[in-house]
Amino acid sequence: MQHASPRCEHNQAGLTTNRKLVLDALLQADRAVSAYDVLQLLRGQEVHWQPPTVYRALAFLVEAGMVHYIQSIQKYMVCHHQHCAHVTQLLICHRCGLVQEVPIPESLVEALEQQAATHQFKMIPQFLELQGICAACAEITD
Amino acid sequence: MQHASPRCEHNQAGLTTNRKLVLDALLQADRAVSAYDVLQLLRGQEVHWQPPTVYRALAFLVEAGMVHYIQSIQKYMVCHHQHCAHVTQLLICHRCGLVQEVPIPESLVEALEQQAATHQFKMIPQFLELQGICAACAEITD
DNA sequence: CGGAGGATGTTATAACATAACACTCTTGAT
DNA sequence: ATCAAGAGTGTTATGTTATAACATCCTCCG
Repeated sequence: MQHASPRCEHNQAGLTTNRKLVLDALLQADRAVSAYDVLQLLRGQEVHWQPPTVYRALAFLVEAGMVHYIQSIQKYMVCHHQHCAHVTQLLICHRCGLVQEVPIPESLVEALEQQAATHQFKMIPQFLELQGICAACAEITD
Repeated sequence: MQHASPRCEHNQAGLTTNRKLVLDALLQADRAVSAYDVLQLLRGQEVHWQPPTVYRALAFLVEAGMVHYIQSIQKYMVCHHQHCAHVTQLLICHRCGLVQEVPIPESLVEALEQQAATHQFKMIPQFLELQGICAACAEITD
């Protein structure tokens, strides 16, 4: 229900066979996919898993910072970046589902935190999930 | 799956009995609640509804700007404010579930939009859902 | 050896949401 | 008056996302 530490540690410790399979599936997909999408991808290959097996592997990968859980669309995606700071930004295309992970200026983060602080609210490090239209979809004018 | 127009129009047109019941339930709850919470609240009173009835009413109220759907926690909440502009902010307490709806400075919105635009991404008007700890929970030091 | 801890397998179920179809009710044009 | 169109609702079934609970296995280390 919550983001893991948004630091991308990318250490290989604890990367078991199951977890590696899930990570590979996410790398192959190269887009945000649901846990059940992962399950289907892997069942198409070799495994005979039940949902908890996928969810456990995903939980580990998210915790380890290798995978992001995108709350607003309930999908999972590999972390492609090293620049992951305190807060980063996910640009989610409302049309095609593409998710771009991009850096966010520290000044903007501070502005958000200050804004929240004026309401006595302390932000947790997180991804800023923004809905919109990506460049490719903006060109389609239908 | 998506925010409705975030303008709070608050017109009463089309506010049927069912929709009014749902709105009243949300007003009574005075916090973010799930669709099934609403269903239970109303079943406790008088109605014998199935889930689609609640979801339809909620869809109408969200579309009309009277209710917000909070994607990141999949809950619904009445709109308490008139200040709803292009983009507003929801401060979601990770501990107690309190959701504060607060205005967001236009300059910050513009900064976000410009930041997104550098990635050829066009933001859709939306609520900024920020996770954190509210004032009351921050005082609890357990 | 043996047990402690981590990982996995397995079953069942919880929680959130919608498709599809039938029925009703109002309203307005003929 | 009637009937067709559209909006709203009732109802059944199902789709989608996620986890509780418990059994088993496996490895490592004392």
